[in-house]
Amino acid sequence: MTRPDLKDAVLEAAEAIVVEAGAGHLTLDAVAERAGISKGGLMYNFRTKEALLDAMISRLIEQFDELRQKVRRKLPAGSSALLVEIKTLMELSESNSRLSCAMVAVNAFQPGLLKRFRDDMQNRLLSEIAAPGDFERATALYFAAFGLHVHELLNVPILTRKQMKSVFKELMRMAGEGGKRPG
Amino acid sequence: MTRPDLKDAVLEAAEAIVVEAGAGHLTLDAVAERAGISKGGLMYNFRTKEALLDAMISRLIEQFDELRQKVRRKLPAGSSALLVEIKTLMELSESNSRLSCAMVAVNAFQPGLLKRFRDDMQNRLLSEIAAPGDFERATALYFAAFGLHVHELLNVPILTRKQMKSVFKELMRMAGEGGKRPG
DNA sequence: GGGAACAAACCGACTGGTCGGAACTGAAGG
DNA sequence: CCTTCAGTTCCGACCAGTCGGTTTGTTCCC
Repeated sequence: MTRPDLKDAVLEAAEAIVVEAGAGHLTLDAVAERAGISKGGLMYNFRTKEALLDAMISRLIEQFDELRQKVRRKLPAGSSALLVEIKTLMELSESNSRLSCAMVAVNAFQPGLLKRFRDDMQNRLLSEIAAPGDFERATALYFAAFGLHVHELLNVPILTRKQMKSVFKELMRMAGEGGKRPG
Repeated sequence: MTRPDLKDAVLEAAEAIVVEAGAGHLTLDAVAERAGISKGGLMYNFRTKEALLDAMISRLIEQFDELRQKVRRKLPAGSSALLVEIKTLMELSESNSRLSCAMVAVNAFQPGLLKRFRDDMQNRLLSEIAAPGDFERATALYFAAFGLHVHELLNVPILTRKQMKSVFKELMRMAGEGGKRPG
């Protein structure tokens, strides 16, 4: 068997390159060097660049799911899916995770591979987060959290960590008011 | 002088490539072919790839500014900067403009070049949009519009055009309530 | 004829990917 | 216990093609 950590180490190396140099510089040679293995070793574990990109999205989806479940357990039972999603994005932003850069890397080289991720996102939004009677408001708040999270991918954030946190908290407050509409 | 339209044609070609194939496939050869000129001609107008990327951001900033001014004139006098910004992002999303893909292209190859764009964005947010007493709420709404707009850059939108429009309108409604806080 | 505007061939570095083999493992067989 | 052998994991040289960029025309206009 492959060293179990090796694939993860490779994926982390790939993420580091994207964050530090930009997705355009994500090359197999660079990944191999950064991960401390040879090109042959890299190609053995990921037969093509597409396979590497695909693994990056899988990692993104999986880790995101794990984090969401952890958040769900921490919040009071019965919390809305919207609240869970906002807090998950907040925690992801606060941890110095480079996870989300997989999105921009894959989008740069094989946009089609993002389909899985998109479908996942769309499905959750439409079937869990945006309640029929409150579609616009919930979707707006969801995208606010999304926008806050991804704007960091444009290297060097516009907001400080402190500001981001307080905006996220305001979002959660607004999400808490859901459903209490006049009428 | 260079044909005045040529530079614009080249920039549009670059945007088209980014949208259709991903930023990773934005190469000088591809741009030249798509723009219908030779590589020599391209290099005459943009001495390096960095110069091309830089021009893409300039174009983004300029056109964005123009649109914002047009929106400002259309809205009732005294409309908040937040409202103007949201509507500008909405119109940009509705026009089938590929403008914003400059952001992801530059981020892929020369992230440092995004500084100008970021500073611009940060400055406007902090000095015009987010009023001191309403920082969190205004910032949240701003990022909601931003998130809605950029999520399309991840190819194939999660929302339909119609859904996007109604969410944008809800955002504008929420922005209109600014300042009317209890107390 | 001389510069502006572009074309086209060309260059070395780098790209994704292949290939033969080295180093190690564990099971089989004597 | 030693040998053999197949399988796994990884190495590094190599290949053909592509990359950003340079050089050398060519055309057109003053």
